[in-house]
Amino acid sequence: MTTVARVVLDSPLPQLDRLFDYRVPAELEDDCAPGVRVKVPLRTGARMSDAYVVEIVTEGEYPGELSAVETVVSPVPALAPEIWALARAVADRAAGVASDVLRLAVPTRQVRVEKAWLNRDTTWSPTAVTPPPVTGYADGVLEALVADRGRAAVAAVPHPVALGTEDEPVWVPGWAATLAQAAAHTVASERSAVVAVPDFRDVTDLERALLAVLPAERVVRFDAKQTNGQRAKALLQARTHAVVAIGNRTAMYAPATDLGLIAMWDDGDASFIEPRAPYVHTRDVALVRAAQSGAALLFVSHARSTDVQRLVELHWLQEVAPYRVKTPKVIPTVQQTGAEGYAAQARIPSSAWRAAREASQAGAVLVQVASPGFGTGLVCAECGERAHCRVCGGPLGTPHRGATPQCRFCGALAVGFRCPTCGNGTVKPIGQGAQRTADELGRAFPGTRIVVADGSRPLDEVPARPSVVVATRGAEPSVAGGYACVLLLDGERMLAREGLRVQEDVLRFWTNAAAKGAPGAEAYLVGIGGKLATAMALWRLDGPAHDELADRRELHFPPAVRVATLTGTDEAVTAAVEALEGLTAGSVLGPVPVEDDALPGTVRAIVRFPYAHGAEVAATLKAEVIRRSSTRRVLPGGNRRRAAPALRVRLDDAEPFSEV
DNA sequence: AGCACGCCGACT
DNA sequence: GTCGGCGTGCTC
Repeated sequence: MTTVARVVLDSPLPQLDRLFDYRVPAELEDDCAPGVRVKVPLRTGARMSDAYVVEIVTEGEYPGELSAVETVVSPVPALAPEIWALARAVADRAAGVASDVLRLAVPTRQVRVEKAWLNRDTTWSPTAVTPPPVTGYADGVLEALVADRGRAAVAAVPHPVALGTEDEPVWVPGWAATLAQAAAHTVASERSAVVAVPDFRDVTDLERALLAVLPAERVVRFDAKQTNGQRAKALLQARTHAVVAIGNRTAMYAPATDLGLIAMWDDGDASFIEPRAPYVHTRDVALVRAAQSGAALLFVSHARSTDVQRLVELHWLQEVAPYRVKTPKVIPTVQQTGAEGYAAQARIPSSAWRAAREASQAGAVLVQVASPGFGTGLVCAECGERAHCRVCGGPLGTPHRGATPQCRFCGALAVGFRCPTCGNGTVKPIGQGAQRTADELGRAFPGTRIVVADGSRPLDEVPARPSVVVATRGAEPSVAGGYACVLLLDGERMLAREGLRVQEDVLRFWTNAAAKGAPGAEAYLVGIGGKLATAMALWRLDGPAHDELADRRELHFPPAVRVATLTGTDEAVTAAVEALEGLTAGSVLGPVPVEDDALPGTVRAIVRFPYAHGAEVAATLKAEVIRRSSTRRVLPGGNRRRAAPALRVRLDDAEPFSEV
C-alpha cells in the first residue's frame, strides 16, 4: 500500500491549477500531513516546485508512475483545509487560479514563529466568555440571528457608543460596538468570528471595541502594516481556539476554527476591491465562505450598497434596523448661488452657520469637505462650467491665490477670460479644499481652535473641546461622545463626479460623517435637494439603494448582472465571446482596441451575464485561458520574448463602467 | 515557465 | 539521407 500526497503547486499557471499526486517516501510519512509545505519535482527531476499538501490518500488518481515528494519544508500545517476549500471556490468563481488566492491567504514561512508555536504550552486554554447584550437593537434580535446562523443587512447605530465601565468609558463608533458585541456572542459559544473592515483606522476602532468586551487572547488582528512574522503568528493563533479575527481584505481568509460569524463593515468602500489576481472583492469572498461554512453573515453599514440591496431583494439577506436609537438630525439646505442668507466667507447657509457657531462654543464641530489642499481647477462663477485654456483646451488653475488664471498643461495665461457658455468674465475655484475652508473659518470664527485633517495630515481623534475640525471625506477624526454639530459642505461637488457608484459613495461619505455626531446631533447637508436630501433627512437609506439597483437592472449594469472583461488578441477575445454563446445577458460591448496596452492590436470586450450562469461562464473562460496560455505570442519585429498571454479574463471588474 | 516532441527547409 | 527551425503540449 502506497501513501500518496495530493498537492497544489505554488504556480500562477492556469494549466497547473489542479491537484498533483506524489508518492510519500517512508521517511517523510510522519511529517507529510495535510496543510504542510513541501517541495516536489516537476517535469524534469532537477527542478522543484513549492506546494501545499491538500490531502493524504492511499491510492491516487494518477494512473502513471508517481514521483516522490522531495522534502517536507516544515511539519507545521500552513494551509487549513477550509482555507483550501475557500481558495478553490473563490478562484473558480473568478475564472482564476487557486494558488493566486493562496498567496493572499497564506503568508510566507516564518521559522521563528513556527518554532515558538511548536513549543507552545498545549495545556493552556482560554477562559470562558460571558458576552454582553447587543445594544441598540430590539432585545435579542442580533443574538438570535448569530446563534441561528442567519444572514442580514444591518443598519448601523448612527452615533458613537460608550463601552467599558461608567468610570472609564471607551467610545467607539456604533457599528464597532455592534460587531464587537455580536462577535462576543459567537466566541462565548466557542466558535470563531471573522470581521473585515475597509481601512487601518477601522481595524483600530474595532479592536478597541472588542477589547472592551473580550479578553485579549480572543482577538487576533490582521492588517497591511503588520510584518510577515506578526501575520504568521496571528494565523497560527487563529487556529488554536475560538477567536475574533479582524482586519482588512485578507482577514476574510483567516483560518479561524469552527466559524460561527462572518461580518463586514461598510462593504461599499472601494478598499474592499482586491488589486491582486484574481481580483475577488472581499464581499464575494464573504459570500463564498458563508455558503461553505454555514456561519452567520452580517453586512453592517449606514448607506446600503447596491450589491447588498440586491441580496435583500432576493430575500437572501434579512433586514435589521436599530431600535429606539437617535438618528442624526440632517437638515438639507439647497444652495442658491449668491443669494442672501449665505455667509459671505465660506459658502455656508446662515442657518448652518449659526448652528455651527453656537455648537463650537460647547464642543467640537465637524466640517466635511471634498478634497485636500486648495481647489484644483476653475469654473465660471456664473454658470459653473469648467474653465478651459483657449490655446490647448487644458484645465485652468491658479498657481497661488489671486494670480491670473493659467493653463495647467501649456502654461498660457488666460488674460481676459470669458466663459464660452454664458459670456461671463469671472471664475471661481472648483470646490474648496480643507486648508482653504479652514482659512476661511479661521477668519470667520475668531478665537476658535481650527483643526485640519486630510490625507497628508491624518488625525485619528480630537478632544471633545470647543473647536472646528475641517476634514476631507473619509479622514474625519473621532471625538469621544461625538461631535456637537456636523456640516457637510461639498456634496454637490462630490456628486458631480462621473461613474456608476457615485451616488452610493457620496451617501456613504455623508452618513459616515453624520454618524460621528453625538446622538441626535444636527448635520447640515449643504447645497443638496431632491431624493437624496430626503433620504438623508428621514435617515431612510435603503430607498436610494433600491432606486439605484432598479436603474442598473434597466441598463443591464452591475450589480444587476455580472460582467467579465476579456482582453487580448482579437482572435482570442472573439473566440472567447463565441464560446459564451447562450450564457450572456444584454449585448456584448466591443471588442474595441485598447489604447494603453503594451501590445498593439490588443482588444477588449465586456460580456454581461446573469448570476445563475456564473459557474458556467467562469468555467468556460478558464478553459479558454488555458487553451490560449500554451501558445506564446510572437511580438512584432520577430523577437520572441515573454509577451502578455493571448487572453486575459477578469470577472466582476467595475472599472470599465466607472466612466459610463 | 521550461523543456521535450514533432514535422518541414538547406546542409555534409 | 539528416540537422535543426520553432509551433504545440505537458508537467503527478
